[in-house]
Amino acid sequence: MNKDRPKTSQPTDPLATPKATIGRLSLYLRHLENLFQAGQETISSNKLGEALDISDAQVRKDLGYFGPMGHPGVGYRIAQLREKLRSVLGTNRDWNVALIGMGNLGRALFGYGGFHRRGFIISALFDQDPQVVGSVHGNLTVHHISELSVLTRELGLQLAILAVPTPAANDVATRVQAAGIVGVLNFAPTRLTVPKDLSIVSVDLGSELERLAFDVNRRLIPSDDDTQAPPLE
Amino acid sequence: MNKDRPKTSQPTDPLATPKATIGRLSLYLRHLENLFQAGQETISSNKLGEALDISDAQVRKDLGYFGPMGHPGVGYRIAQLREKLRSVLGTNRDWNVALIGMGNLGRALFGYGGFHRRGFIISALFDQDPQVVGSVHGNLTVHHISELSVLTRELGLQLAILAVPTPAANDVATRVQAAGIVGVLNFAPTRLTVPKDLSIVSVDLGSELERLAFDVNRRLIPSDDDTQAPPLE
DNA sequence: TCGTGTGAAGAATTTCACAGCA
DNA sequence: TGCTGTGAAATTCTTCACACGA
Repeated sequence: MNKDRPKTSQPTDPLATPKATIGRLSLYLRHLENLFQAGQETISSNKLGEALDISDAQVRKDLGYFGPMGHPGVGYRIAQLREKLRSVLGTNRDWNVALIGMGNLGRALFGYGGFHRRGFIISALFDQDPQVVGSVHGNLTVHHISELSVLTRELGLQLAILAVPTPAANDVATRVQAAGIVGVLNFAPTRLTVPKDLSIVSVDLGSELERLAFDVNRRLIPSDDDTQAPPLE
Repeated sequence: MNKDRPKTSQPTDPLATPKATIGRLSLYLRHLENLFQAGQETISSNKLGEALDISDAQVRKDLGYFGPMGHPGVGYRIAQLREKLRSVLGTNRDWNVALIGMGNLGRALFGYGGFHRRGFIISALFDQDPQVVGSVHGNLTVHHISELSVLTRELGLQLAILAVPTPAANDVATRVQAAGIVGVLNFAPTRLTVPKDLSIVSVDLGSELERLAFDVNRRLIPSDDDTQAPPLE
């Protein structure tokens, strides 16, 4: 699909934004928020890239996907660019988020301030376990998962954070989708195979540590073969 | 650097493994562990890819970087491939991990079983706050950060999980590096700029939610311009 | 026949380099 | 002069397609 699109040089087509770029938009925004707080007015692609370890050309390409944002000879106006990125990423408004699974990870995520700060409001808590249902965290009470549909409608829940045990993840994802939630942040180390339209982003903390271990191994052990890693105990 | 390497077709050069491949190795291993538990003996690149939503050619390319692992007409021997990937990723042995920062996130990560299961043993806890130092979690007592060097040596700590407030992250990373720890999993939403050799993997939970919001936005709002997102409320 | 390993083609992403605006 | 926007080149990653081993 997407044959030869004529080079009608639309300011740009957000639908064509490379996946790799999307991952960097958050980084740009994160840094811009800092600069904005600090009262700085403009920044060049060069400086912005320097702070994030990204080339200046890359920064310009990335930002260019959303129309001409920069001002030649000046750089990017921070307030304006921040607004644009917030709108692109959807953080210019609040999202109502369901947190599902109140085990260790779930409770921690509830306490983690980073979500709220970026416009993701945890508005309802759910768990499968009758022992846990009814317990109170902050100003919220844990509901049983069977109430998901009703509360999704009532509270206008749009996203869900899945912090449930791996074997339950797929089932819960299906319920979530059926309830009308449109996106899921999944912490279970398994691939979710869900009926239809549901945006999924998965975070596997174990995998991240493995990536780190791989990196360390490669850096510290310049062995060039398939031998075991040295003891190192 | 790395000019034109002659095509001496070494079985493969682990140093040349594409970054993208590395991210998939954990996925392969994760699925192989399941199959291994289930007692399955072999699997084809086709089946393995199907389970993970990766093309069969991609699977073969990825696995090929570590020498010929497959058996034509048979597939990959699960036990053998699992062993190889564990060795490549460094999970064929245990790692001693320091958990630094015992706030909400830190406490949760401590309770999260996924690390231990994959060979990452949390062996020491640290915090900056004197109020927190001395408190006990499981069979571990929280130490003050100033004891990092000593304990790193004593306990053979190799990796650290950073769950500290953003403003402290860089300072802590520097201490970690000075103590002799070689890799860090960073949860603070900031880029760590550390003196020298230290492997860093960062996870920004807020960014992941932003990625999700972007995805939902794009899927649900086929608007083609820079207009505000609709209310949707 | 089934299924790997792998050059070669193709697609995606990044870097280069420079015209042009403020 | 400073700095963006952007084609074109370079690089990296993925898919294709097929020879060959079990």
